[in-house]
Amino acid sequence: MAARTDDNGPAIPPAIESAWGLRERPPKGPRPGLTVNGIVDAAVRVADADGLAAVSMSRVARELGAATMALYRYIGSKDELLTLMVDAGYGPPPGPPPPDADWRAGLTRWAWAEHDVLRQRPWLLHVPITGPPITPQQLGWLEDGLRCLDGTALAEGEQMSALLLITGYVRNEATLTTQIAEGSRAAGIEPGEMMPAYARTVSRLIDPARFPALHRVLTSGVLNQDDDPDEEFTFGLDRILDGIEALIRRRAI
Amino acid sequence: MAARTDDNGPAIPPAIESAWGLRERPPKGPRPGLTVNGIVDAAVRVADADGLAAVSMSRVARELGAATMALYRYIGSKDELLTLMVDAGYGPPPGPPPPDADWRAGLTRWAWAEHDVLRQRPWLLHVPITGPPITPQQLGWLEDGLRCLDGTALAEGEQMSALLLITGYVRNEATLTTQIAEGSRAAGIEPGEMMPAYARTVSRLIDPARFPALHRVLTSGVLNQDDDPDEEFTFGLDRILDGIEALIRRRAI
DNA sequence: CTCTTATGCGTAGACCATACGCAGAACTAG
DNA sequence: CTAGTTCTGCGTATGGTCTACGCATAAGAG
Repeated sequence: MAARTDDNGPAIPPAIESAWGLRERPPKGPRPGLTVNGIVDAAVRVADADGLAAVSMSRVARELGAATMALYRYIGSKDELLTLMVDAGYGPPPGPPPPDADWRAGLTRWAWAEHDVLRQRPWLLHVPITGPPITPQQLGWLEDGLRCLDGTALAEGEQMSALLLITGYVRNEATLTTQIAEGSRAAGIEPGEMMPAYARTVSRLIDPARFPALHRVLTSGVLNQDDDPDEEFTFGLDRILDGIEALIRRRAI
Repeated sequence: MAARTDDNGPAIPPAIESAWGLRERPPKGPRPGLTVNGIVDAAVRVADADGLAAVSMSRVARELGAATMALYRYIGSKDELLTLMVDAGYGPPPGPPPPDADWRAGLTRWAWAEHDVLRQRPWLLHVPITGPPITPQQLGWLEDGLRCLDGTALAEGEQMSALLLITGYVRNEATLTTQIAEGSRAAGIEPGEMMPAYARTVSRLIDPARFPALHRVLTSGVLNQDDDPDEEFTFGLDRILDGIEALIRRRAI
């Protein structure tokens, strides 16, 4: 009954199968007191409240009024729980693009949707990703992204690469932004003071002769003014979309 | 003697100061038997050999023939050790761009240099990043990247954003590539069989009516043929550089 | 020689994930 | 109704983690 590889493909962890609704309850035995969904929801609640580091098996079990080891009847390992937490944490995909939107508007909406999720649940960024997406919502997000590029001249592989590019950017940007927020909270500094403090620290460490370009940036003061983070996000996103647009134009010829 | 905030700026952990060569040995007391560098090198050796998960304080101490707690005389916490490991793991920056290279050639070289480092030391991707770079080599990499954009029409903030964009892409791409490698090793599958197996699994899970775009990509077979990962990398990098180029052209007017 | 300081590190505490096994619940076959 | 089967809940225990604390000792200063 362990990880078995049947003809159709490699093994899928039981808890993931149950996320797809592929598992029916066996007829015998006592009625389960918990559900995979209930466990995942409790874990998400803990992460929302106290961060990913607070998510331990015992803490989740306490949240449910169950014993720690009871969870292992439903979930193979903590890693599996984390995978399902990501799926639940992302939530339902943003939906297909409106019919009148071109690919660029569609992908902008798609990117902002992920952006909003990551701003709401920064702990999603701390979950170590262990493989390509196989959970329902994750594949739903991918589906909605692919639909945006459906009519374009890009080949299938190029469409995947483009989405990977965008999602990578969104995650990267969110990581940096939340790091500033978390770092300032940890250091007891107001968020607006974080970048200036960082600039001062770096100024003190570097020798202007060995780091001329960095010194130039520091003295320019761009790090001191805190810009609107949404503008910052838009900037990078537009760069990437410009790059994809250039490719689409070339392919369309 | 705890984290102190003097006039110049916020506190820097002692071990980081010693990485900048800012700490001289106090005249009294027994001669230290270890060095920060020695500890960091040992930790890097462990990570190179057995991955980041194998890096525990006790394992590093064993590597040095010292007791676990001896390390804490040199390093404030494991997080600090990880920060220094990243610095050492990246190694010296690629150097300033050749004088005859334009910005695009320079940044391409810069991106490939990081790409090569991450391919060599995949564990760097698993270190949770906790803040902006303050270690010597990290700032050296930033410096070399900024020099590539020195003559362009971009403002300082835009130069930083552009580098962030590129480094984020490089890390993202390396993460995906190494995940395939690590995942296939963990599942006991040959690396070339990983993506086909993934495609088969997803095909089995999704309903073509609910996931038409995804189904279209799966049946197209792009996931089955394993392309040259270097080509894949070049593709995305060129998209980003195209986007930056579009901006530079607009600014230059 | 004494005082001061820093080092090496043993001990112990507070966590963590999880392997294992047993008591009992709920169903099926007879 | 009974016996057998199967699954759940979960207590116990193992081996791992980081690190706070305190003590003996080494080395230089005066």
